[in-house]
Amino acid sequence: MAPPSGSPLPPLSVDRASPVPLHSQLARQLERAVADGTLPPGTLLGNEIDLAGRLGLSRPTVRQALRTLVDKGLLVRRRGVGTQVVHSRVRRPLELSSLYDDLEAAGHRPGTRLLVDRLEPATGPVAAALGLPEGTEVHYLERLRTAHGAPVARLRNHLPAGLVDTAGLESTGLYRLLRAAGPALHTARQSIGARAAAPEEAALLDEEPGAPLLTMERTTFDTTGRAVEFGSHLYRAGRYSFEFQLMVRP
Amino acid sequence: MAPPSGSPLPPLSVDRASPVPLHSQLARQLERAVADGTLPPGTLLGNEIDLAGRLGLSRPTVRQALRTLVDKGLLVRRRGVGTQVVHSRVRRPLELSSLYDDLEAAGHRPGTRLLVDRLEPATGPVAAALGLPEGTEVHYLERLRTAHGAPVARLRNHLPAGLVDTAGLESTGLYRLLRAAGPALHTARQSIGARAAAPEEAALLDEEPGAPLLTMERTTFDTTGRAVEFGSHLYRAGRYSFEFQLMVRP
DNA sequence: CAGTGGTCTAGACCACACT
DNA sequence: GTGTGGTCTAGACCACTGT
Repeated sequence: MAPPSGSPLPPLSVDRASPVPLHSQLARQLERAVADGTLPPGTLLGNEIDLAGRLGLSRPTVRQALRTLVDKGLLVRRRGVGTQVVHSRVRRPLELSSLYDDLEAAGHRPGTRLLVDRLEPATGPVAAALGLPEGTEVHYLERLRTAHGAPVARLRNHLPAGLVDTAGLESTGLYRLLRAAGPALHTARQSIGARAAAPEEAALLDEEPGAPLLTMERTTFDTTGRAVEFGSHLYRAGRYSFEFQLMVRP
Repeated sequence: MAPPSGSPLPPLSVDRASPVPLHSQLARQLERAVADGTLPPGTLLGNEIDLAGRLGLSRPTVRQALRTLVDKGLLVRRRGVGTQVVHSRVRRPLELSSLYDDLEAAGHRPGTRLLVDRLEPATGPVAAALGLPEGTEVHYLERLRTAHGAPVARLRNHLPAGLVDTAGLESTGLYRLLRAAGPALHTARQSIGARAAAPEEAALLDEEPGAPLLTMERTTFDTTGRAVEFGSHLYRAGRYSFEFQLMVRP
């Protein structure tokens, strides 16, 4: 008896002339097929040998493609069973995103008011976060982020001087500038908490004093281990929450 | 001129008789060496061919070990340069943990008061989160978590009936029970926000009404895509914050 | 230029799941 | 037993980095 599946795969193909690695081509095609429903949740992919043969690839190459998708949480592999598309809906597993991009993706109309943009000496906590000697000149940014014109968050950032050009900052996110500026971002350490709004904070964010606010502190590092950004942000609790998905690594 | 490094590796060795895969043995040894400082940040590992030869392994096997460590954020590889230990301190990248384990690891003395433990019909939001028909009997837990005797959080959980045995729940975390109960956890979808404390909530948590509280909602799925837990939790803002590190996936 | 990781191949045997 | 993924090998060539 034929198993319920094994061949209903989308038309996969690889282009050996392309500069894109073969395993990467395969991974992207499968990822797209999962995303657009061509491969519904639970679909059993054909076994690796068949897949390799059908595409004219070797098994290790196919395995590399599958491994990256398993790591992304899109596929599940079980010995003796096969490789299936994961049942639960998969969203982005928690990326280092800027609030600006988040709002834009959610269909809100993000805006930015640049409140402060200057160099100043790093105080204790900032110097510690950035790993610089206290008193070093750092770039300080303070912004008010809005959506549909209403305030959403107050963003405070300290960066090593000269790292980014703040020209386009009113119409994009800081992270986009950082990625463009050069350093390969590697990790970020975040802390999310809550506290009551101080009077000036309340006024700026259009809340009552004492209203609950979400706080987020984040230090971002590049691959060489240097801190490229320290942020200390304040979000209106009713207008924003952190949503993310996390994967269980075995 | 000899480059600054290449051989100062800890005494690596693999045991071919062990049931533990070779790549996994190597990865663990390197991980431990990074963790305990034997391989300080920035250390340049010898090239893959040497490493393979020294251990009597093939290059793909060594590469598999290195890849898992790169994925974990411990190593950085650059073509033409080599493989280095990442400079910045690496912590756990955000795991699916129970508050109980977090508190215990932080040296606090976690305690639990089981407030509610019963079966009840799933209401709308709970049914939706768990993917069950409305009205299905589900297991409902309500707990007060303390540290050093002071309240830290109120935890509300809904689970499919019969999934866990709540016997040991006063002295351990729900996640430990879930992992032990069988289902292979796969992903969790979380949302972190803030709001003001309602009067009963304030009383339970030893706060003033209106005090800011952190909220966290989480639905956890197993590899088959079934929801195994829906939690709706409340944390005292002054006593708890979410700390985690996230990696930038290329 | 030399050295590095990145990619790819064509096999092999083993461990586990399901029938 | 049969079929699956898991592991492992011994090569090969390419692309990028830094001198």
